[in-house]
Amino acid sequence: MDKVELADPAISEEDRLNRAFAALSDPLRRRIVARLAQGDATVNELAEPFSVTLQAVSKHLKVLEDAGLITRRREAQRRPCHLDPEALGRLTAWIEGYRQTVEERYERLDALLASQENQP
Amino acid sequence: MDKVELADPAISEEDRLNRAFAALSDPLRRRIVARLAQGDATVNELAEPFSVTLQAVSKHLKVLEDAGLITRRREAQRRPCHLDPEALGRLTAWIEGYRQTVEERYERLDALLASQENQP
DNA sequence: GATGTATTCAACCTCTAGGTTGATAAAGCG
DNA sequence: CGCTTTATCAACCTAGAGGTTGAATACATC
Repeated sequence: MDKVELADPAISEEDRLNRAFAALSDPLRRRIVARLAQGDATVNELAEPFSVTLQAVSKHLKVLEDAGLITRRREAQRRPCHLDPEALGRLTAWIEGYRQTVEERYERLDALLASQENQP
Repeated sequence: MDKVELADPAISEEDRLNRAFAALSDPLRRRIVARLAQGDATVNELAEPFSVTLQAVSKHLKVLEDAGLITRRREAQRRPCHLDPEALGRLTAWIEGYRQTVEERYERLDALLASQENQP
């Protein structure tokens, strides 16, 4: 049987959300995400615009990777990073689910108020 | 001149994102958000399902409030919490901006590859 | 095989997040 | 007014985040 390389099943959906939201709570990591949206980049390229050490950026990338937001391939000595849009999609799905629930409650409330105006 | 009660302008958009994503990175706070999507609730009501102290929940609510995700009104001794769907919307807007950038890059790449197949 | 380049590992430091307990504040109620 | 309910404040503890420096690994090149 092959070794499973994809998404560790021992990591729950809850953990994935924990890590992904935590990953995006750091401004440097958000800037990294913004950069990666433009296209893949190596650790050095990602570190260049910032005034922190390469090691710090390397740690940030590990956080993003553990959160499932980025993947990395090997290319000689380089480890180019790739932003996974599906992971971002899962986050918006979580948020939007609740946002829409609230919006729908508002609509139902509006409808109720409107119907009561007709029969005072 | 009236005292400004709404969104402290000293808090940058960056800070707002920091706090909002950090707020959602905690599983208990996400469950609180899920509960509030169903309707407003007091601190006691929110704390009831969980095995932590009331004080802990009170702290969590402060985090959510400082992140702008919830607002609170006064009702006798109670402080009912209200989930702000617009705050959630700002988060999805941030995420979706980058997710769509990536998706569009894919589409352009697909188009390029398709056009190259026609002229080998 | 020695050297250079890209990245990570390891040890360490400091600050904060999330939890606890105990005391305090504010508003209704007998 | 004293008592109860609801919620917060204050002090404390522990684990982890995010940063640093210095050493180690992995591949490419000379």
